[in-house]
Amino acid sequence: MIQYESQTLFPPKVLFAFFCSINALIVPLHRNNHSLMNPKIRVRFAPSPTGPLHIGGVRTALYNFLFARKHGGTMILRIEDTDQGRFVPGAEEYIISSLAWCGIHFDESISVGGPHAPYRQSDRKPLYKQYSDLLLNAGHAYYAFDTPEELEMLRKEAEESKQTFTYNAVTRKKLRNSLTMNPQEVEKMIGEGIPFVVRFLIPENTEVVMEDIIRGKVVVKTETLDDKVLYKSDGMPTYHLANIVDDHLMEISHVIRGEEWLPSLPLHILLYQAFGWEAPQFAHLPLLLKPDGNGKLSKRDGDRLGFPVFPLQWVDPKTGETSSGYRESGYFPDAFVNMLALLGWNPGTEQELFNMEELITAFSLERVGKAGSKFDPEKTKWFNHQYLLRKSDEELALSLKTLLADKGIEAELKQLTKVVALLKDRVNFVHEIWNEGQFFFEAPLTYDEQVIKKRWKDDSPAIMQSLALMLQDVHDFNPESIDAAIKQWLEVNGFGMGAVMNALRLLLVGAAKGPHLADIMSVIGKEESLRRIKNGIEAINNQQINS
RNA sequence: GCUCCCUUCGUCUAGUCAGGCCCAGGACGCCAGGUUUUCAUCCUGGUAACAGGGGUUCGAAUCCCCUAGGGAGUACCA
Repeated sequence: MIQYESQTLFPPKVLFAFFCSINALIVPLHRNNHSLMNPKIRVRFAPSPTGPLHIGGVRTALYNFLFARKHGGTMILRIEDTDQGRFVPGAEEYIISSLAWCGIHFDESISVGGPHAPYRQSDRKPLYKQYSDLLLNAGHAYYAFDTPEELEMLRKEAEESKQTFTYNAVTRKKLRNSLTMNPQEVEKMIGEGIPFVVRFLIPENTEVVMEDIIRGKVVVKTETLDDKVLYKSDGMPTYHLANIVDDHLMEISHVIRGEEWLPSLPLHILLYQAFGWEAPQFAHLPLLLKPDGNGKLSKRDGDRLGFPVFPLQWVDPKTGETSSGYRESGYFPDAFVNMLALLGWNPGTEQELFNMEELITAFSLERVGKAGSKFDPEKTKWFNHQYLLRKSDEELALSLKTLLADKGIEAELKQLTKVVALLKDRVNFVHEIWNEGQFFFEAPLTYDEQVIKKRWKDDSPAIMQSLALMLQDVHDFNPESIDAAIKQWLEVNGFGMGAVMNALRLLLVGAAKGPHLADIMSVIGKEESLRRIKNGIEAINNQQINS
């Protein structure tokens, strides 16, 4: 058996834990100050610009970011666009602006540059051939001339006999490659420009022993692996080659990526071995699962269950189809990030609300779970509610003002601040303040039939008129004075609180909802309150005649 | 099919590495009660889980084995 992992006495997990404990000793002295750079910790988020980044990808980026900041390391964005056929215009910009909205920033990237530029793999194209040649010359890789059609046929044939075709030790000897052909022939074909790919030669009869920070030791026999294409016939590397070369060149210390990459880990470890490079440490994150049933969360689930799957709204450039985003749906970025952080990771305490700084302090890969997490849209709303509650009335009033302006409603910021204060604890989103408190801005157009039936009695018109008369004399129209005046008036006239107030609410709001009535009247003012009482009595009368 | 990974309330999870403090704790949701002029908030309470089976042990959610279920991968995609 060959040990493919590093030859140290301590497994990576032990070394890692040791390292973290040292850092834990140093970091508190420099709290909230990430100038204590640890140049050894370098992580990257490496998306492929094939479309919008979904929340699983955002979480991966977030964990990379938290890990880097926690250890004073470097966060890198690398665009993996080695598949020219899958390029989607706008996807790159989408990824960057989405992460920026979340507060995830990069130290090195296609936009800010860095010592290892370029950070877009298509811009690094010339680089990869030499590494492919290195492997070729060392006998770790070989040329293969089988066409995609030929391979497709082989796969179909295998499928018919309920088997799977694999390009490996048993099949490669019968296929068209530099292992089965003589060197002159190979040279001639390449010289003539016959398309070829470069495949990795998987070593036979050994085991690859890997250490994952989250999963521990994983062992795979090389017989189960296949000779993956490293270099494509279009002159581009595949993900596997480009990824290893760039991670090495960019001195990546920790690869934190989704679990879907775990099956490729043996290949990657083998590649590091073949190059004679030290491999980074790996952490494979559990997947985000659909809220109902099983399986990886996908765009379709969002459409089906009515929640966003993307951080920002995305319009498909080809189909024009629009996918909703968290930002456009009214979520706060910090609430969104907080929710995402807790999906698969937990601090081990009962704290649930974390700002970015707190996340950075609390985060550790050791506390990332192994099992996939079903995404819960309901809890996401709860997080937003918590953040909304903690924001100032002024800040919320400002966003409400913009929102109302879109509806053509002009309102004073001072007024909106009062409305927000009265309504914020009953909504999850700023835009819900409109649904909950439309009556602050417009007199009711209709009056709830159910409420009329229950609360509007024969003597209600007379009582309301008398109440309006009394209200006329309340000069300082603040909630306290209004309450005091009504209370006294009720006592003098011997009216019941419930009967009067419910009828009054019907006139002012049009329905059985909303905050304390004195608060509402104070906000809309005496004039408007009296107008609504007067008009309401008439309107309800008409409504009853018509029905 | 094959390879690898995973499995505690409906959901997110604590507890698992270092077995007893766990007839399993918190949160979301749901249900009930209370507060209230309405609705909502809020408060109080409740609901509900160690996938199954075998071991090891005085003692197992925790260690070992098996079974079942789920997921991912299986491309000249990433």
